Amino acid sequence: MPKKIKPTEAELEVLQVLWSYGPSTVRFVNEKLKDERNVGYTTTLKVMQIMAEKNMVKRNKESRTHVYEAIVEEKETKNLLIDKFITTLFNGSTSGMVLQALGNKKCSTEELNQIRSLIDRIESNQKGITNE
Amino acid sequence: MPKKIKPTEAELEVLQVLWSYGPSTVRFVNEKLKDERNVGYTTTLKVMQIMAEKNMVKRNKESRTHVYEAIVEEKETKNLLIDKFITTLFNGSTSGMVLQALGNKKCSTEELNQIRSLIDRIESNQKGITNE
DNA sequence: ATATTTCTACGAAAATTATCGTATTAAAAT
DNA sequence: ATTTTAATACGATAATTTTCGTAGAAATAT
Repeated sequence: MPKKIKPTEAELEVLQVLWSYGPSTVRFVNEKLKDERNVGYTTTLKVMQIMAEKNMVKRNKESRTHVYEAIVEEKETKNLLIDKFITTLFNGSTSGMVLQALGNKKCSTEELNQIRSLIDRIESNQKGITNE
Repeated sequence: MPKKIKPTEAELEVLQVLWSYGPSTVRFVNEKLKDERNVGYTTTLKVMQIMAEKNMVKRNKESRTHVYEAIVEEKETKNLLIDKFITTLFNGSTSGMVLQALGNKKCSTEELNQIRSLIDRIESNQKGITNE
């Protein structure tokens, strides 16, 4: 079994910044978080220190100003979270969730086409007609 | 603004049961939860009482054994949760989330077809060619 | 009738998260 | 060299969520 990833809300916010901007200082992350809500510097520091203990991030201590980098993989983590979401709310039915998501929010035609072609590809593969 | 819905994990589990099976007793809900994990009866009772205080459920006290019913709407609630999920994790991109969900978990061909036809319908409507 | 089971009410402990104040140290500015 | 600024460490508090024990009331079984 891999590691169990279960970031808290605050941790997820930090991860989002690290994933989007790459390795960052506490100061930088805190600034980004403050765009969204009010949060003190030491609060963010503490969260990130805890994340380091949990091995969700690694930190480079070479300079006095530590630089943090996400260890947990963006894609993997999001997949786990999607999984959990689908399990909890849609009895494990991916299509159920997708149908509701698409019915709910609007996508551009281009986005819809992307999805459609992904479906095409998946179905082709299922028929054994790979197109790589 | 409507009401803000922010169920906790435990509350979501209860809602899932109420949505799936309709109005239920604490005993029944607790049994269902126990299929998944270990949880005491009074724990479930307490959660549901709190949900009643929060007006997430209403309870019928006519018989000694109270019957609880979800007030918050399944579809609406799930939409809100999906929204939040997409906002937090996918920068608001529904298609981004859908692509990852589909790429990740497997769906039956039938499910994929359902999704495809929903996409077709959406696109038709966007072009003004409704097909009702 | 009495005992047993099965409820709810209630409160409080336990566990988890989030937040921040203070001390200390290092760097930078004056 | 001194002051000011900026960083980490650490611990403590606050806030939220989860869990459950116990008491008492109502229903059921003996």
